[in-house]
Amino acid sequence: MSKLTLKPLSSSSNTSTDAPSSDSFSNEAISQRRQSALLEGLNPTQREAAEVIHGPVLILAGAGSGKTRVLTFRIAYMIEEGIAPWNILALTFTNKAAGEMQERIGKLVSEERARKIWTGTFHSLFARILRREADALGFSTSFSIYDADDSLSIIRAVMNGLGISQQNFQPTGIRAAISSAKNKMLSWQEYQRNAGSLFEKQTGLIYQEYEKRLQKNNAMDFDDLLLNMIRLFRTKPDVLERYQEQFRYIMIDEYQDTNKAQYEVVNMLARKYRNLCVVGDDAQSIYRWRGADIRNILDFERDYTDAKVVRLEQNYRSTKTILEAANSVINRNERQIKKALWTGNDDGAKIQLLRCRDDREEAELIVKTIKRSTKPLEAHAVLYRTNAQSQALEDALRRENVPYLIVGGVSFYKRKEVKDVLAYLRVIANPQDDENLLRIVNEPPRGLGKTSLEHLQNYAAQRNVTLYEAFRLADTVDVLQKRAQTSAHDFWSMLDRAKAGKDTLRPDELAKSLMVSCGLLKMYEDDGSEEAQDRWNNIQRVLSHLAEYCERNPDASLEQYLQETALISDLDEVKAGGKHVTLMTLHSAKGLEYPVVFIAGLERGLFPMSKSEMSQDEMEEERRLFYVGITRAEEQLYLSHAEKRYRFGELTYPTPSPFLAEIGAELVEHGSTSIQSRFSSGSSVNSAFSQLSQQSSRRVNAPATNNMDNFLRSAKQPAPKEPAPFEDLSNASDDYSQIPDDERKGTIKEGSRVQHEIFGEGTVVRMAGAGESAQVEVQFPSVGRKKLVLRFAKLRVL
DNA sequence: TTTCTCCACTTTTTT
DNA sequence: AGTGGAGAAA
Repeated sequence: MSKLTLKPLSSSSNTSTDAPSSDSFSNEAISQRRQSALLEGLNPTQREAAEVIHGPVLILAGAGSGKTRVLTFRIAYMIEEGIAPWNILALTFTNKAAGEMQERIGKLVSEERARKIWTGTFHSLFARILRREADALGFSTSFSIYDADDSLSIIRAVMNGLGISQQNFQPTGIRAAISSAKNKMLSWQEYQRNAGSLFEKQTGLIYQEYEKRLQKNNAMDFDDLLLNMIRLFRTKPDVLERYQEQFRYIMIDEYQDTNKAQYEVVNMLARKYRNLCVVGDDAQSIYRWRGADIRNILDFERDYTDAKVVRLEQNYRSTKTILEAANSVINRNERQIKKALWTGNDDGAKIQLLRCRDDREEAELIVKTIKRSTKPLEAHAVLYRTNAQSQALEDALRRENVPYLIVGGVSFYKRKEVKDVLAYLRVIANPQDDENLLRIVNEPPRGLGKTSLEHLQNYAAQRNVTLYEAFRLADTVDVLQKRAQTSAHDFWSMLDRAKAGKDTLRPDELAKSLMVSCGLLKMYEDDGSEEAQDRWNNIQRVLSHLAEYCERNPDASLEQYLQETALISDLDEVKAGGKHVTLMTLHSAKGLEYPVVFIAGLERGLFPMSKSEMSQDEMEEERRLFYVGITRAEEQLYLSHAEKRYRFGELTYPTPSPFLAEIGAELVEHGSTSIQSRFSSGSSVNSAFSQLSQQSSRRVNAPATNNMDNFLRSAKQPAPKEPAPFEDLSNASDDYSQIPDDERKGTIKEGSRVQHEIFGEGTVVRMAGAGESAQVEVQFPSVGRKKLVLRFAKLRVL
């Protein structure tokens, strides 16, 4: 929420210079007066951006400059002006942003009218349109949408078919190459023509086969949702014209993160009426890696020479301190549109630097700080570079009983059992979908192994029928064993019975009965393990989610539900007003703001994330990401880094992020870390900070020359290349102080006899990992072999 | 043919 | 550290 407040309406008559002087009560005058009232709360520049609703407009909106506010007021203003809501198209970056915008507009005009505006992401909106126009493209309306995982498994299958080794060419790399080609609107033919290296040649072949596969499955991947729109508009001018008429006013948020294909569609749609308004900030472009083309925003003025350009440079969100830090960071980037972002807000508190011994302490410190905070829980957000970092934070929050919400991350929809349920439903909706059919054949196991499936696939290929059809005719496939024939046919008739109910049953009823008849629920029931229980629960969650959906949308079809779930990233979308801390990646934080923000893991290699070599461009993108993170904060910003961190299950000793040195030392002070309290000398925090931020390559064994060196040195852990297993067990964390000395001192190795509190005596069979995550496998006579985390197991060496 | 075990890969970020 | 795939054993 912007902190900008609306002035009271009553003041409108004497303060607004644009107020109509007429006393007439004609419709026009009334509506004009209401408009000025509507736009009253905007500053002159914002107002300009909102008022110019005809012709091309480029809004360069700095972070926190009230961009969303301008957009919502602009649309509300349009509606007040008499523009039909259904002629307005507003494309946002996430579904959530779209929903919020619609809600806010609803409060300004009426909910009823706001609902008629076309809002959504490029992908969700285009999926809707393509569903309607599928025929024209040779798809059926029930086409499936494949996510990145689905794509990957097809690519694997295709590579197997072509005999391309997955060792030499990583499927994920191929997928990225294909996706990037699609984002540049290169067909497989064009790609093959341009292919130079062996990798590109192979990718070209896979691309071709991949496309064939999707077509055959009546499926589109995420990129196709854009590409097929372009194809549709290019081949059917009448369809294009229909949508040009439909979307006479187009607005695009986060324009800096659009790619070439999106740019193309937008230009096609806007060509006729030219009422195109794009909003963006080149400094916040953080999706170049997935094809976003910064040129789209840089070239807008060239493409639309008559474009009105508005710069929003006043920041209403953050304190002077935070904004200054953000500016000093982003100014290190060479490639950017120079902007002068300023704020009238107070200086505010200094930025706190939290220096921690390890990731666990980092998490604890953050949680403690949140608990001490006078602000409500929901005022806090913790941001990090990689999803993996949420684990430690989550643990700490749970230990301290602090409610939290993780945005994104390991999405509910990515869970195996959830994907299985959706796969069943997709096959019912789209029987051509071989991919999803194969996914569910042996879930639960139906005695149809690799060989049987190969026979069926061959049969389908020879007769040029779908795999689904091959299952139906399984009895006539002589190469199949009798048992496999029956099994395959039974499987088919089970699915077909469900399919027959598609038009009579409500989608949720259909799903429920299908889950019973397919045996998936029973499989997890019979298993009885805790994990199976979880999975069973998750299936129930999907079913009740679907039931809820049907309640809300009584006329919705199964296809509609599947389409929406394919494009939603998380079932537990951020619910506004929840009483919880929010955790998310820096990428998902884009567009959000919080009074208190933590950015965790400011370490070289993690943030900025670096692979072997990093180009200037990549570095600048990381820096923009840091800029985005800083500017999420309204009042207080905490930056933290740890000196030990587990990555890939291994202990690493990272140095502080070079980004820290890019913030003026006078803006920062040390938060109370355990390190500081232990070594609190009279040292100046600022010099400590600047020393630290030089990410000194100083060796640990360098001679201490002064107090400062002492300070830095004693806080550092020795950084052996390969920490000996279990070696630092005794000093890894204060928690060990709870364990009596005699219990942890003894050296555990393979073959050791150990005593466990519950399991009794046993023999160590195997050991793995180091430090806190060290594990032992112990053979107990009573309960058999157990894998234990050494840290928790409280083993006594005998 | 299935199931188990081990191995390799993953983690950058997302519609 | 966890997951998914490939290969070997039952």
